[in-house]
Formats: sequence, structure tokens, C-alpha cells
Amino acid sequence: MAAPDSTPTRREQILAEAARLFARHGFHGVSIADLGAAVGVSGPALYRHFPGKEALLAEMLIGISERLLEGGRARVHHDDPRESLIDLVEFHIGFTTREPELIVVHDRDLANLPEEPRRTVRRLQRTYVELWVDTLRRVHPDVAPADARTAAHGVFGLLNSTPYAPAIPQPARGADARVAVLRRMALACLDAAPTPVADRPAGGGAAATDRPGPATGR
Amino acid sequence: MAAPDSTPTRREQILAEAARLFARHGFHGVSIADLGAAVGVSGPALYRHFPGKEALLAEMLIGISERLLEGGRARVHHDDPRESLIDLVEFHIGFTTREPELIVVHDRDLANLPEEPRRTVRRLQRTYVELWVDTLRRVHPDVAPADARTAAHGVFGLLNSTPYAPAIPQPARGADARVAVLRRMALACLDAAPTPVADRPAGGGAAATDRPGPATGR
DNA sequence: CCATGGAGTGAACGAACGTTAACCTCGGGC
DNA sequence: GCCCGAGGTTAACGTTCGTTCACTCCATGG
Repeated sequence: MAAPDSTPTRREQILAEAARLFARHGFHGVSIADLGAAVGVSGPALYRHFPGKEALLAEMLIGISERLLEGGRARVHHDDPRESLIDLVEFHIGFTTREPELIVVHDRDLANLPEEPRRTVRRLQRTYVELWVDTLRRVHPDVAPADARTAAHGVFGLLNSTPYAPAIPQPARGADARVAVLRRMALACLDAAPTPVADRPAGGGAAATDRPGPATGR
Repeated sequence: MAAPDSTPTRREQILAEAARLFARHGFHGVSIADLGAAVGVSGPALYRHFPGKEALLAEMLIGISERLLEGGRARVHHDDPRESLIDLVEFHIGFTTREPELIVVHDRDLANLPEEPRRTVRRLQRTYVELWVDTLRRVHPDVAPADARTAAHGVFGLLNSTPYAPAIPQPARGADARVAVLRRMALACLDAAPTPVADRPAGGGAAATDRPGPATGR
């Protein structure tokens, strides 16, 4: 199903090159002509495959969101929620490592989508986040839903930082080491999400955690 | 020093509105006319204050990077490196919480800068990262430089995820809770960066600090 | 052998946008 | 009383870009 065709269709070529170029120069930084040139045809030929530039972006972003959601769903069916969480981390790291351009475009160019597909992407994203939130709260039943969401977004930010590292450089050893570091960090993060018992509000009132001074160290 | 002028100059108004609009619609999604309208003048009036649109973006991004670097430098002079690290986290969280739009523009629209200012921003960013790397490696002397850089980028991603949360909603309690969660996650992350002794290749490295158990606080 | 339709091409169009030009309007200093 | 420069305004210009049009080209099936 995910078997890469030996000869990718033109459509797929275009989407792949678009991902590369959008990631590097941004949606508006790439013209239809550039995009055509990148796949060896020129200019308006793209309209044989896509109804327009925004539709192309829409297909790309919706595709990414669907693949994320689908992949996430596939790893969440363990008996042990902790196992699910570990698998989610592993899956997400794999995605960002294997296709950094898609990740970049995904959370940089959402704003350039027209209303309707943007809502679709947002809905898919939200569902993916809820996957994490639910799993996290099964591991740590005491974590507040809002905090779990904060934690999920935070871990995405952490894991999605891969593309911004030193230009995706070292081939073998570097990538593996980075993955290992990120995996450790992500799991540590997630375990740190629940409010530690020391800071719990005791009986009722919302005790703010120790407030550090405005700008200075305390 | 950071006393906000009671009557901000026109220049400052423009920069502030530009940050808001660029964050929401992206650099190319905002026209000079839009920007003028947002501050109550219209169109080419902006050229009285900035030589051009890109120059405006350049000033904004360089300003952000300088403030980050400056603020970071100010918190790193403790005797105790761990204290420095905590202060760095606190400072960075404060920045992303107080000015989420700047953070969004900062790492979304860098690609839209012309070569020269972009290099300036990159240099400032790199220096800021090195601040974190050095501090982290003073706390965990056994962490490899490359891993420390990975960790720093990752923590930035984690902390910079704030603007993408549920639309910056709840006023008081929500924001504080989010800050608390992110602070815990960031510190846990940073402590998880060094390769645990179990995974070490072989011979002696400096002893890792107490390995926090998976679920507990420190 | 011819009809068909998918794929590509260059030319042209229309809109949007950054930028420039020419002109107006005050609020001070001499 | 006048000058002048800072800050604005509208109109216009030139590019760039997405998109459309009219046309070829060619593989394929009847």
C-alpha cells in the first residue's frame, strides 16, 4: 500500500517537488513556473494535474494530516497505554525524520490555504492531538485535559524541531544520535506533564506554582 | 529600560501591527496597503518610516534575535550553571508568552529575508543557541556537543509551541498553568538529553546526574 | 488508418502588489 | 510672515504571477 511505485506518476512528482520547494522558499516564494521547471515541464502544464496552486497545497497538507492521523491511530491499540505512547513518539519521530519538508510546510503554510481545506486540515490535526491527549491521560490519569493538550503541542514542537537543525547534515550516525536524543527528551517531557504532588493545590484553591519575578531570576 | 512609551512612535506602531499581521497571514499575505490601514494611514505612507517591506521585516527579525540573545546573556552569569539553565528556560518562556506573534514570525518568515539581513539573524540565532549549549554542557559535562545542540533546538520547539495552542485563549489561569507545564517539560527534557549510562558505548564518562525515574519529578 | 483525448507549449490577460512621483498640509524656528 | 521639512494623500508605473486560450503532439484502441 505504501509501496513506492518504481515510476512515480507525474502528480506525485509534482507533489514531491512542491514539498521541497515550499519547504525551502515558502508557498508564495515558489511560482507555478518554478514548480513546473522543477519537474521538467514548464508553467501551465501543472493545470493538467491540479486545478490550481492552492488546490495543490490543499492536497499536500490534507495528505500529511491524514497520514499522521492514520499512523497515529494504528499505534494506539495496545493494552498498555504506556506502550501506545512510546509507539506514538516513535512514529512521529519517524515521520519528521523521513520527511522533514512535509513537516515544515505543514506548520508553516497552513495560513495560505483557503477556508474550506484549512478547516479540514485543522480537524484532522485536532483529532491527531486528541489521540495523544487520550493516551497521555491514560498513562497519567491525574493530568488535566488542558495540560495534556499543552503537553502534546509541546512534544510536537520538540519533535518537529528536527528540520531546523544544522541543515539536515550528517548522513548516518548523526541522524541516529539525534533520533535517540529526541526520543529520550520526548518521553521525559511527557512524564513531566502532570503537576507534581508537591505543587498540587492541596484541598481546593488554585495555588499558583511559585511565581518567579517578572524579568529577573528569583 | 523596558518601560513602554506611553505614546509609541509611529515606527513602533507599524512594527507592532506588522508583527500581528505577519503572524496571522504570513509576510506575503499582508500587503503594504493592509499594513498601512492597520495603523490608520494608508499605503505608501509607510515609506516615510521604512525603506521598504523587506527592510521592515529585517528590522523586526533582527530586533527579536537581538532581544533574545541579550536576554539570554543576562541570565547566564550565575556561578551555578543549573541556575543559569533554569533562568534561561524562564526567560524564553516569558518571551514566547508575552509576544507570541514575534515568535511565529521569527521562525516562519526568515526565508523571506534578503541574503544579508538573513545572515545577520542566523548569526544571532546561532549565538543564542550556543548560549544554551554551553550552559547545558556545564550542567551535563558528558553530553556531546551535537546532542546538546539537538536538545537546545528541541527545547525551543517545545517552548515556541505556545502560539499554536488553542488560539491563546484563557486569560489568567490558563496561561499560568501552561507556563507551569512547559517549564516542567523543558527542564525534564534538558535532563534527558545526555545518553543514559545504560546506553553508553563503553569506557568511563563523567557520571550522569541522578537519572530521574520515568514518572517522578526530580 | 483515422479518431480521440491526455499531456505539453507559448502567448496573452487581468489582477495584485511594491514602489515611485507629484502634490498637499501643517507646526514650528528664523 | 515665511520657509521648510516631516508626514500624508492619490495617481500612476512596472513586475510578477496565477490562470486561461488556442494550438500541437502523440500514443492508443477501434
